[in-house]
Amino acid sequence: MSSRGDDDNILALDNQLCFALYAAHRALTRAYTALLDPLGVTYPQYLVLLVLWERDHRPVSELGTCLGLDSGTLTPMLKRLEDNGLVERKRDGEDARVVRIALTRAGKALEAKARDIPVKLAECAGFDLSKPKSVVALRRLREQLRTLADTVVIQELEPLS
Amino acid sequence: MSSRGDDDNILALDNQLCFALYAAHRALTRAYTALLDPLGVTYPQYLVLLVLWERDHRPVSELGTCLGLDSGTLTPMLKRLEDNGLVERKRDGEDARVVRIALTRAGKALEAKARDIPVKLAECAGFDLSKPKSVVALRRLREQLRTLADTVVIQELEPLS
DNA sequence: CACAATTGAATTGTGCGCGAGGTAATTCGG
DNA sequence: CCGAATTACCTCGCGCACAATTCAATTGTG
Repeated sequence: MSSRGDDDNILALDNQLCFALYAAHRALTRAYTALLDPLGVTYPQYLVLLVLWERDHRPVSELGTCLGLDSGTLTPMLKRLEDNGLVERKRDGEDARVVRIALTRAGKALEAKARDIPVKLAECAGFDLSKPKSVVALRRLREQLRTLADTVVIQELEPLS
Repeated sequence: MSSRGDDDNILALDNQLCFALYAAHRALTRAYTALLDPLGVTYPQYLVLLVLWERDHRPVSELGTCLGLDSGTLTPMLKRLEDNGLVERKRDGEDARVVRIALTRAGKALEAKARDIPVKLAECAGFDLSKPKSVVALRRLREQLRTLADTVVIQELEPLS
């Protein structure tokens, strides 16, 4: 628009992409918090539970690779989940270094209560899942974000250029 | 693909969108950290500086509305920026409740060093800014994220339905 | 003017993310 | 079989985010 030059435009453009991602992430986290509060779990804890609901009794390391989190984040988080009675932490018999995370009865029961959260969230985010067009848009956005994350990570691993 | 039903698909789909956003945000933050580390600032601090570089001498409240952060986040962050000699915090003469944030000489000088960060980041994220198609894709993604964030916020403000 | 309501920051407490360092268990090379 | 390297996890410290509370300054009202 203005004649202030491309420098400012590009700067602003990039800033807005990164800030948009940052803001969108926080907005969605807040939305999840509202839905998850009644269940007594946080959004990151919910992500852990999603993994466990699919495949129970996983080592900490596997949760880490699934979620992209290290033990410095997971260990205290899993302890909080244990304190709240949702998971159990047990040393593996085969390899005593490994700590396996298992859902308790309460942890398993929570899955039913969480079942409608994704749909509510999608609605809250403005996607009408009954419209194929909306589903496609959602999928497209997800793919772009995945590509973005992967690309950035790959670039980081090659600091040569 | 499988016949496990739409419940699982929808659940997984939504999970993947939100998780994709979560993962992309962390990936981009890591990328910024790598670029900002030499300048001695964090990504949220960089966002504050971006605002100040555009409009110096702003009240804390204005930084808050620009970035969507409250004083609980900003106050300690601004103190760290002050400790690092990049900004000054001064009570407003007109209204003693207001604390205005001003760039120091060092804070202003940092703008030059930060000037090429957005372009580097865009490259790192896989966007070739010399290609109009890539610029359009970047703008589109940004708009989608902005819409997403805005929509979620609006939904939160109307918990009636 | 007095006083209630509002506003702008600061403070407190919780929970991530993540880098760095430490420890115990396991594996590997000789 | 023994010592070195590796692995899996834990611990610690820092810096956000954010809700909730507090406090001082200002504004509005009778």
